[in-house]
Amino acid sequence: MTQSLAPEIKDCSDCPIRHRAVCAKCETDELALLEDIKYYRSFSAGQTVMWAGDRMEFVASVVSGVATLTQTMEDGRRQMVGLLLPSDFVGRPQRDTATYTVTAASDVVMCCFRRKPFEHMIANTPHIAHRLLEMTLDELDAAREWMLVLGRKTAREKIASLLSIIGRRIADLSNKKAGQSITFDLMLTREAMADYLGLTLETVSRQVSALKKDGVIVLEGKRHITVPDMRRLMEEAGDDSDGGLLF
Amino acid sequence: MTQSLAPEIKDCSDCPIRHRAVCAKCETDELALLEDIKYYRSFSAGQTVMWAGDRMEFVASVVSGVATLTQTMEDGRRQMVGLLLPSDFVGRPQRDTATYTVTAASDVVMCCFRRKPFEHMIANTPHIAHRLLEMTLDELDAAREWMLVLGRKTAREKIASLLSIIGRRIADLSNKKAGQSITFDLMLTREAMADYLGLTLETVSRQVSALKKDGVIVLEGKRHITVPDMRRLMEEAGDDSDGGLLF
DNA sequence: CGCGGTGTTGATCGTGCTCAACCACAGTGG
DNA sequence: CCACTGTGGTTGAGCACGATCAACACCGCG
Repeated sequence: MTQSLAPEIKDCSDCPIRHRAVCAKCETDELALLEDIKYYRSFSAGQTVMWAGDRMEFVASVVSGVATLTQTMEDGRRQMVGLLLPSDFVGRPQRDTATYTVTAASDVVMCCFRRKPFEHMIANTPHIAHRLLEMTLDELDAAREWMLVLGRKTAREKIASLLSIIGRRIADLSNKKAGQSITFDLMLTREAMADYLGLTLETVSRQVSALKKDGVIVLEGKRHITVPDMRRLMEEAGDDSDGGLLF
Repeated sequence: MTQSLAPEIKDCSDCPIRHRAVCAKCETDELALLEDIKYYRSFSAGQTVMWAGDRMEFVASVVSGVATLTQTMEDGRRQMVGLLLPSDFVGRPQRDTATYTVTAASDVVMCCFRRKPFEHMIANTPHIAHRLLEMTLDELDAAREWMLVLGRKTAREKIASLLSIIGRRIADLSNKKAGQSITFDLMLTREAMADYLGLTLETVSRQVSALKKDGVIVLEGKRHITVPDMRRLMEEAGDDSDGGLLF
């Protein structure tokens, strides 16, 4: 498990995820305590951050980049069970071996906390415990949303769902919650998308092409995607919840 | 939303789920506070406890029976996203409309807490907040486990997975963690099983029959199931994690 | 240049869906 | 008492969606 120190050590006060991560609700004195047990680590694209079954020495926040949680069966079938974007939390307090394999999908920087001291802080710092509960409940909702995608949607709807979810998260990370058109770089390979969606990579490729042909998305290169009309994409995803707050 | 009072009001001290529910870690004085905001409600099989989008007046613990969380698309496709057994928690604090529809799969008794006071207690009672975090993390793990089932397993493996999960939970609710054979009543219709597994009810019926024909399970009637060899069932489920602690 | 990683496209196959008939069983009312 | 009805479950025949197997395109890199 090769690793390297982050190129530039950052201070909490100018941390890009300061207001969305586990530490979001912390006061300055609580942040000071966190600073003592934290350290940054970078991982390059493709690198495994942690293997399922490994002893878990730290928990962490994703500072930049994208990481994935995956589960693998003996015969090699793989299912992604989590997509970790900046501010997301990695690892489970109170457990000392990792349940899932964590992989860097792009170059990733993580803000790691030594596990034992962090667990101690959870017990003594309600601001952290509450924020973690909030984030875990959000992840549970996301996982349940994903169960509908995996269990009941067609291949085309699955692709549209993935693009719509990523598009939405990217959009409100960059506070671009304006209505219409959104552009972003998909930071997943076709294979990773397939693992996320319970499809084969061939099917992913075909359906992405189909959505492009039908004008639902515009591709430049393989990964750079523009969604001209988010509403249209969400219809394709089967999420006709027009009542949705964003878009 | 018809309702009836539970036939016999119980006291926390002789509550069957006392040691596993949200209140598991509470001291006697904290329990006393909970008693003030709690009330029991019963629901009969098939009854809807709460509709997605409804205002959520309470959160609750399942005391007895089985309830389900489901999500439905406009065209009627349905996916179960949670199976709630005794001691499981229902509802999300800090949110005032329900995200999922909750249905009683069998006759159910719930211990309900008025939402506002309960939220207040979470903020002031670390024992409750921590237990809730723990339970939410467990549910998240279960949801992720289920994502593998939905995304990558065959119909036969899906059925075997469901039976093995229910079998395991029933077994350790009743402290029957003995090795070999397990018997239980499946409290789900074929349709509910299909909704859980992302299958059609016809496929469920066929695969259950197949598992019976192959001697993996023994059926008496439609719902009463005996698993002669749990290990065998788990192999069929593709969960060859022989290292499993139970069985 | 060849090579590996990533992605596209085509042909064929098979699992699980669809549509449909039928069965078992429990109420219910004439 | 038995016909009638509704609910839950089983079984069969045919089909379609996505998997599988395979060939090839593209691109950066040694």
